[in-house]
Amino acid sequence: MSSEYLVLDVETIVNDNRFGSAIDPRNQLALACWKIDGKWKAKWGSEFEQQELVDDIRRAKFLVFHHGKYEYGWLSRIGVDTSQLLGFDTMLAEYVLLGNLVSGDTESGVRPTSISLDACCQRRGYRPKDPIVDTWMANGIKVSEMPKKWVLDRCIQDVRTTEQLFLDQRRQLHDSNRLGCLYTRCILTPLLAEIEKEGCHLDKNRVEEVYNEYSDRFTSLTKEFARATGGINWRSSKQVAKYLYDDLQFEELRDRSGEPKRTPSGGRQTNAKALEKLKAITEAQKEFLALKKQLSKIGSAISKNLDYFKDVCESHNGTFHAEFNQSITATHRLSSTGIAVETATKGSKSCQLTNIPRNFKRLFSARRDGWLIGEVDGAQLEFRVAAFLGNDKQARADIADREFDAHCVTASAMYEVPYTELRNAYLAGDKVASDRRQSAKPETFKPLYGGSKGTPAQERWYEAFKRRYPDLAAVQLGWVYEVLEKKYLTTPWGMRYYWPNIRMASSGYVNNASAIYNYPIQALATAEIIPIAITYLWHIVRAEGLDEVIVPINTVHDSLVCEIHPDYAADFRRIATEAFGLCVLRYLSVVYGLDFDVPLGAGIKIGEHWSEGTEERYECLKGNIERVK
DNA sequence: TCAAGATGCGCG
DNA sequence: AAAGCGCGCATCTTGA
Repeated sequence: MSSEYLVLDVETIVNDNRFGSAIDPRNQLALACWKIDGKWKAKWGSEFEQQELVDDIRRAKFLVFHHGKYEYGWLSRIGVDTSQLLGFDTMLAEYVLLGNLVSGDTESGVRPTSISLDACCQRRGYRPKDPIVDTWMANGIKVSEMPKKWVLDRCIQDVRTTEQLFLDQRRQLHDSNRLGCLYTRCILTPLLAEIEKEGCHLDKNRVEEVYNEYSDRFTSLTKEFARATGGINWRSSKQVAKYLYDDLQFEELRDRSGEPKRTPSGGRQTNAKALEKLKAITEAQKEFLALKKQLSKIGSAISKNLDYFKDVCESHNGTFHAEFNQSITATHRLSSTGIAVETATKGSKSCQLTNIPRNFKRLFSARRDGWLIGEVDGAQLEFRVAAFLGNDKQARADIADREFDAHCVTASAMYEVPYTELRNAYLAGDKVASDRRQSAKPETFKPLYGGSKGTPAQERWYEAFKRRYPDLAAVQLGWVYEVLEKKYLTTPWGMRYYWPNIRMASSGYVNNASAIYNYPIQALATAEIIPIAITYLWHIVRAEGLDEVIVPINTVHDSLVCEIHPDYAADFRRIATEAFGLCVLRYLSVVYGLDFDVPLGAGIKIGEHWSEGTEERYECLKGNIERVK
């Protein structure tokens, strides 16, 4: 709430055909404009000529900027320790104020809300950006090719409107008890900027090996598929549907009323899940399903990852970069966008960091010779958060019971076998029990977020889930009633999520119910707790002077991945468990007033490649951290 | 030829 | 009548 802030905006010479992020060494800092103590300052110059800015930043209590990850990136390149800089990001403030409304609502046709500086200001009736400079920038004209005065005026104008916007947002967030949420978003930002700069590194030998294996497989599968089908394009859902349902005469899947299940716009389904359920009788039918399944898997692995990975290894020293988007998702977790690279033969390709196939994590190694990859993740995080939010006795008991096996509970309901019988058989290596547990896995958490329809076996489990966790079910239903009444939900930590078009049908069905069941749980787990945990981890590492030996390189919803010097693996374990346990509890208590009284767990893997090495599990309970065997 | 829409599939 | 949630990227289809 202090008035000792510094408002900052920078302009850059963009040489990456994108937005001039500090990640790309070809981009250059061109101009910084800032305001401190009511004084306006501007400095033309590169990252080596910004001493006055650095000095002023040191005097300020916090920074104000729009999309501060950009400025953090440049400040880091200037040489500033960005972990010591607190920011108020007006883009994130607008994001918090909008809650989930930022992404719009396709069902009711609500368009996404822009949170660009210009859009934020226009909504409030402030002066808009200069349209000419804006058009130039949007079309790749470099600021070094524009009249200096025009660029300067624009930069100063941005500082002015950013401050205006900040003051308005700060009041709104304060009055609605959401400053804490903004704080959580803002303290994560400099870490994200560091991760983006670091990049991810691939093991050339392993990539080559897997690439060759997949290519060979792909070549032979493509041939077989062409022979079997007479040459349809397996990637075309239209051609596949025609072949499946017209030529091979498969029966379409039907719902209970006998209507065929179709894609949203009425096409016949060809996705893996639907194909899995089709009943193949003839040899031709069986062969087609088997071929299509393998071809889709291999084909997508090649076109979405391996082509790109191979090029990264051959032409970019095995390192590639992606960005984190901090203001895209409805629940406020992160998303990621790959930075496209022109490959030698496959055109422009990119890879984001949150959906890398689990099988390919083993292709990632440390960029630094001889270093290790360490990963820490929040154990059963969403379920534990659900137990906390639902204050559910049974869920708490299940979490406390270290022998508890959720998937066996699912299988027990689906296959009508007593839990202990199934579990013992599974532990004894019984094939049937193991298969049942495996096939039950995807169903385990579906009812947590309102899943209710399916086969009789599935529906038996969904009902059993509701009976097993009645307190949670009641709390979730309470959320739905709250939204029906107020059109928005206020979470226990202050975040608000909005459903302006919620309605209840005469049947009692509520259109947004499953989203309402999900948001608080997904959000507390992956938009609050994990950001808090990884921010703490980063700060402890720096406070202990270990930032040269423990380097974050990725984060995926419930985890953080670091490169680690082999002598510091034990430090990583110690710091990670503390950050994911005690630090989170303390922060939730101090910033949000939440007494999070369900144990938090962390799983840690360290190895020469990502996701390799045996996992060590830790539990944090009542102020203690304990290693779990 | 291009952009937008549709579909499928990877992750947590 | 039916109904887990949240994303981004590659490819094909469609329509101008």
